[in-house]
Amino acid sequence: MGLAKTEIFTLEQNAVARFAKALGHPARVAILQHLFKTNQCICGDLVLEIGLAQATISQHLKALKSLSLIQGSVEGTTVCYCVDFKNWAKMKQTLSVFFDQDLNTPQCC
Amino acid sequence: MGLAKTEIFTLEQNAVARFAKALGHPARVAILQHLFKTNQCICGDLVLEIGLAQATISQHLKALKSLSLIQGSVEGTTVCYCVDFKNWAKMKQTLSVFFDQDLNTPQCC
DNA sequence: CATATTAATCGTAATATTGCAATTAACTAA
DNA sequence: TTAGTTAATTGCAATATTACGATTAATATG
Repeated sequence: MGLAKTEIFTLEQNAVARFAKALGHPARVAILQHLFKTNQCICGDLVLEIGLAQATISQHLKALKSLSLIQGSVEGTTVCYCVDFKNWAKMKQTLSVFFDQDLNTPQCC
Repeated sequence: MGLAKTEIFTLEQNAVARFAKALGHPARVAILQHLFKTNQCICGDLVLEIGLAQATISQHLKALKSLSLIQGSVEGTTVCYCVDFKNWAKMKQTLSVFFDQDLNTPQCC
């Protein structure tokens, strides 16, 4: 099917999965890392930096934007991208809560 | 293509993406959460708990096992699954390092 | 205006993912 | 041995993802 049955999972499970999926491609990880380093940059910089076609980078940017992990503001013919720290923090929080559920689980097997 | 060009990314970027991808489906998140709650369980429990077909659960278990996030030990006709805390910790560490790269980035745009 | 630049979108191809029914393999119990 | 149980695997269909060339839309510059 290729389609996840989201309706049988909790909101938390879906949220964790949605955020994790956004980080599930090295190009999107690289985009975020570059934004951390440079604070902001235009799309063309990412194309040069990462080495994928412009259309491909644009597609990855769209994926990150759709989760509001980044935001882009048009400035003339360029678009300036930067991390949306409000939602970035929300993502870290969501994943942290999930990660910390392991706390009282003893080793086994 | 459907195939990520892993060779143009750093080891860290690929590692982050690989781990994140494993958490990128709510069924796998649910499996891990159930293992945290119960410490260990057999495959059939997960099928009942989650409500996907046995073949589908088995497939998700395989994905988690391939990253060593869980391990399964055969016990008679059943297979007992539990979290592999060594690699689970490694995953948390890898993602933490990535997350903390935001530290000195000022807000912009 | 015409031209150049930038980035989004479209179209397409290749591959991956998700899901399930059916089958198989391994073991248990009668 | 035979029948039953459990979980992995196989085969298949539907959808998603990744990647890129080509085009388009928007803006800037001559």
